[in-house]
Amino acid sequence: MSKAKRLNELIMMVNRKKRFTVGELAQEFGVSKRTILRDMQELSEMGVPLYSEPGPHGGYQVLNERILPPIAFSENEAISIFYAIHALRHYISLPFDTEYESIKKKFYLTLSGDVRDKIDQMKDRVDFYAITQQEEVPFLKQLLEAAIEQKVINIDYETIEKSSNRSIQPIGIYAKDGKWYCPAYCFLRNHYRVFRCDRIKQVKEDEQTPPINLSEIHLKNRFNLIDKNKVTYPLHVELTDKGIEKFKKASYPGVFLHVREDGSGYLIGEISEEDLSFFANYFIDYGKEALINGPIELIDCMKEKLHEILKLYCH
Amino acid sequence: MSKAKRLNELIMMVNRKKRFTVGELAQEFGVSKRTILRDMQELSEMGVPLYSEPGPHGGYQVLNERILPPIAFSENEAISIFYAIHALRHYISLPFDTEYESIKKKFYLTLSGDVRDKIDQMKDRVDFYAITQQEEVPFLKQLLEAAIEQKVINIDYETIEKSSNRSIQPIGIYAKDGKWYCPAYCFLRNHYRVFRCDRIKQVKEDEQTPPINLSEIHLKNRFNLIDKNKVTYPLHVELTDKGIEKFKKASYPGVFLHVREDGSGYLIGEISEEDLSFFANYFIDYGKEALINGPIELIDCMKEKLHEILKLYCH
DNA sequence: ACAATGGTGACAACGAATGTCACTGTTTAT
DNA sequence: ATAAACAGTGACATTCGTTGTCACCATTGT
Repeated sequence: MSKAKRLNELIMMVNRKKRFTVGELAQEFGVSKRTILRDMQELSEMGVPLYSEPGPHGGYQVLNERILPPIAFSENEAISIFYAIHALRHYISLPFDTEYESIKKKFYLTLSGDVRDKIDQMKDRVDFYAITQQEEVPFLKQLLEAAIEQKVINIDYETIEKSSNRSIQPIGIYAKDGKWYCPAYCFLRNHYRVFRCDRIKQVKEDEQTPPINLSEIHLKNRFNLIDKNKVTYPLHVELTDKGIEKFKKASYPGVFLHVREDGSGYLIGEISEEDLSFFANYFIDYGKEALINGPIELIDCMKEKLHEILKLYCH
Repeated sequence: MSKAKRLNELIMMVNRKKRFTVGELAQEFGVSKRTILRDMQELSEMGVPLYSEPGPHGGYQVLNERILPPIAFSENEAISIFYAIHALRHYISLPFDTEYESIKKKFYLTLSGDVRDKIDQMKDRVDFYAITQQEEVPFLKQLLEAAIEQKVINIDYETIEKSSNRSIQPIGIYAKDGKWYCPAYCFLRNHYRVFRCDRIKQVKEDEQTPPINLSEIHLKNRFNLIDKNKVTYPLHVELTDKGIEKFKKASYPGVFLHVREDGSGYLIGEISEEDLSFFANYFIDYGKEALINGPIELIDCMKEKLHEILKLYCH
């Protein structure tokens, strides 16, 4: 095995083991201890954060920030990655440590001049409009960590009306419409709730409350659970062809679209009592493109809203 | 200079030059031609797409798909990139060639077992909700290319009502609300227009129409230009505190928010005649949180829409 | 035909990588 | 205190990979 290959495999081996002795590696790779020692020195110079201690129970250790064996990309791949990162620039806060700018620089530096030009030109020619985030959200990383490790955390939560302190067990985090949200099990209400991350003002570990088993629940299937024990109404809405297109832009869990052959269609689904107001606003936006057949509660809610607005302009 | 270093520099040199002879490189690197020849063979094996021809005016060439010198990332960086790519998965169509899946695999393979687990767990715990794209958009790449190289292209454009054929010169492309759009100068209307990319059914190069000079116009500053020569109305809308928060989620060019000390605020701006209908719908959605003071045309448009909907439910 | 280019094989010379060995130094268990 | 387990260094011979030289072939354009 060539030296270069051995070094690459050493990086991986070392990352996997985290703790090892020179003798071990020498045997595994079939080389002398002296060689491994020399390799360790090279890895250190390459940036792998190695640490060693003599004595029995001593040996080598890798510290947190591991370095991966180098990966070769094609130019197209580099451009694609560059733009994937570029597309995230509207997010001020992300749940990762890394400065994306530094990654972009890494790519930028290895690209040849003409490709840099290409990227520079593309910069102002492609965009992914997302809603721009207004403020920094400080606890994303902790929330994500708690979701992954299924820990219970204690948060200070501040809405416009009031502040509260509660223990929650996060299911995950997601970004939508320029805001980060955190669905979680709330030990104060003993139910699932969605929290707005920017309203979380402090995060502490809660070691007293034992976590409940949510390992099978994640962002994709959480709706099945949350919707239990709620009053729901059967929804039936007729849509024109334009209405269908509008619906396709934003779908909702529990609401399903059926398209007829003539181009029209209808929505069937279940909506909960607390969502009535939301759906009323939502279908007002459709104008003539949607006709609600039921529930009557939704129609009433909508009429009320319409009259309310009209009153504003008819003095 | 060590062999490894020379190979890396060769990759870059070769990408920069695109065309070169063995003798040239031998001189530049101060090694024999034989060595360079052996290096070229190695580069080929590494995946650099080299092509050579004997004879005068012959020499080496690099083909399109260039390979970059390997880059070493830290584990955190790899995770961050992995998720930047993951965040784009809602887009079925992207203007890049590369299969993002294959890049993800590249990273995934170099990561050690425990980090893979971490990523697997994160997969269902972080999400960037964007509106899911419904259909494939076939011409994104051509449109972007035309925007970068400022070429005039001829398109078949199909709206719901009618089909047309026209020549346009794209300014760029952007994704918004799950659709791709292409602002461009339209030679049929002799003005700037925004086209929906999924309605573009064919793209051909138009070599007869000479391109106009749009090099200084791109996605960020195009509004200055497009709004010229249009009938506009001065907009004035009062907002409650909730209204302000709603507006922050989506801002519009030409509409500016002012916040008062007491928490209320107002919008000032210019809106064009053709956008009246859009803004009417938009402010209906605000309900009581917005009060339009002007223009009167917008209020009328809004009233009309409201009555229209109410009529649907009052038989 | 000749010059300019890539391409191959053989071999000697050089230099990098490796193994061996002798030695140093630290920590821990007995 | 001693021994065992570990890292670490320097010197040297050995091995293996890299390089340069040279001879020679193949292709192409002038």
